[in-house]
Amino acid sequence: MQIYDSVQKTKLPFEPIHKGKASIYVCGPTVYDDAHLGHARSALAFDLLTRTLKVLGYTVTLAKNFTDIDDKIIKKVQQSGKSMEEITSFYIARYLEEMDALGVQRADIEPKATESLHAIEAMIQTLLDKDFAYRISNGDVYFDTSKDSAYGTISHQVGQDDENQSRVAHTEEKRNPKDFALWKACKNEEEICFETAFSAGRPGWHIECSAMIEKHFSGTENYSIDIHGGGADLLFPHHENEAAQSRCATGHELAKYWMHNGFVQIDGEKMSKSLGNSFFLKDALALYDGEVLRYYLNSVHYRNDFNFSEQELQVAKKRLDKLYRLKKRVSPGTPSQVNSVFKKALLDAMGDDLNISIALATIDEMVAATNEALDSSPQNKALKKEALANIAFIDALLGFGGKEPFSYFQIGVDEALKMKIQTMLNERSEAKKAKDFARSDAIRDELTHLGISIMDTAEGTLWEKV
RNA sequence: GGAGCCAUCGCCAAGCGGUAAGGCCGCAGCCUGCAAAGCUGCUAUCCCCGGUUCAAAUCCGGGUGGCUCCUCCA
Repeated sequence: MQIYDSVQKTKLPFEPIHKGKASIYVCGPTVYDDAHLGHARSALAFDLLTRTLKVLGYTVTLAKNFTDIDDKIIKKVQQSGKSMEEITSFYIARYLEEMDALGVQRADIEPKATESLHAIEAMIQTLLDKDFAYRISNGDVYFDTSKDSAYGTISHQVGQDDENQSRVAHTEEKRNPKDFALWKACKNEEEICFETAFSAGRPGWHIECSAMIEKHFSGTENYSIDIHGGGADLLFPHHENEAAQSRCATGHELAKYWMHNGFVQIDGEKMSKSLGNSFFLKDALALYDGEVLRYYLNSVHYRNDFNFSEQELQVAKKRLDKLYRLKKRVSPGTPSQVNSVFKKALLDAMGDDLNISIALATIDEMVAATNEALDSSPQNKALKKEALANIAFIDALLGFGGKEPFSYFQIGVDEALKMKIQTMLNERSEAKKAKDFARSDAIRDELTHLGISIMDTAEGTLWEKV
């Protein structure tokens, strides 16, 4: 397995700190609002990573956090009159539901900031004791970036702050412009406040990830975990700061490999709430099947930016349809062995920093080759069984193609319509038998208007929802 | 102002020094009562200008264009 490490900016062979195991921590969402397609893409990218590692034989432990203490959540509490818990539990449940619809496997550990306060407090205390952090007059605790000689080595954004150009707001008592809050003391009007030895308040943004990782992973003398992942926007300052805290608190590096996914863009611009161009996952799922969205959002390499377009989504659906048509053609049956050449090609592709384009091309070629072979020997049972095994393998590795193929093409068609379609098909078949082609074609046109496309085969007429 | 990423067929997209994968669209065929589906065949020298090399889309230098980070952000 080769992984592109964003710190070293090169592909590296994956050599886990514990043989045969992979520990992964991915930055999850701040739960104050619905997830958008960008959250989906990140979740999907790391889902591909964990699935690939699992198929390659690694025992994977994946942690993905929920940030449930945050300024934006507090703001929402104040505006809505609801409790923080009500708000965060609502969005966490919604997030998980939507990710399920996309076929994202659940993380093994889903830590929350509110459940990690002891670990957070302990780490801040350690940093204070070791003199890597300082407390200012209002009770805030800051990390002193000047004490960490390795600060900047993660994001390579060491650059000495040009006072005039930096967009970072300078707090009077901060010793260095890049110092960041580990702990924010509560100013009286705030509702949430946790007692600690240094002050009553709440954690800064970066500390929770570091603390959770220490809490849940054993690590080694060199690293806490194997892979740390997240969106490209988190590289600086979030991951730089996480790395600094952990390094100074534990005496070793946080992660051996750092992976960052590219953005989902709309019209060539990053999708973000501040730009107001967000496409919420719930809206997308109302329009498109989760599996199609999954295929689409994963169809471009995770490190590239992804420009969302409905036309391309339709192209993705067509490609997925072809796989399911093959599955329909070889069903029902019991899968035999995955074709070894096919299996190797897929694993080689995904093992190369998740080269999904090669993987999808490999699948397209397998589908075409199988269809061709089936054209010349339609009754070849062994071929069909192998195809079923191949498709099951695709499902395990990439997370699509797992549905029953006839139902895949009937998503969104209710029972009444199914009955009607069957009646029309029966009538058409009678008309065809009687060589009344005008009538049979008229029925086909009617079905087309209903959004149903039909195909005559040796086994009878099949239909699909377009 | 600082730090990066990217630029390949009409569209999406691989390629990581050895002579351009795959998908969509289009065209021509096979199949079909006609279609649909499926299959076959056809369609690019890689933003521009220099350089390195026997050999470059791939490396180096300079342009041009787009995006991102330095503020919450997947």
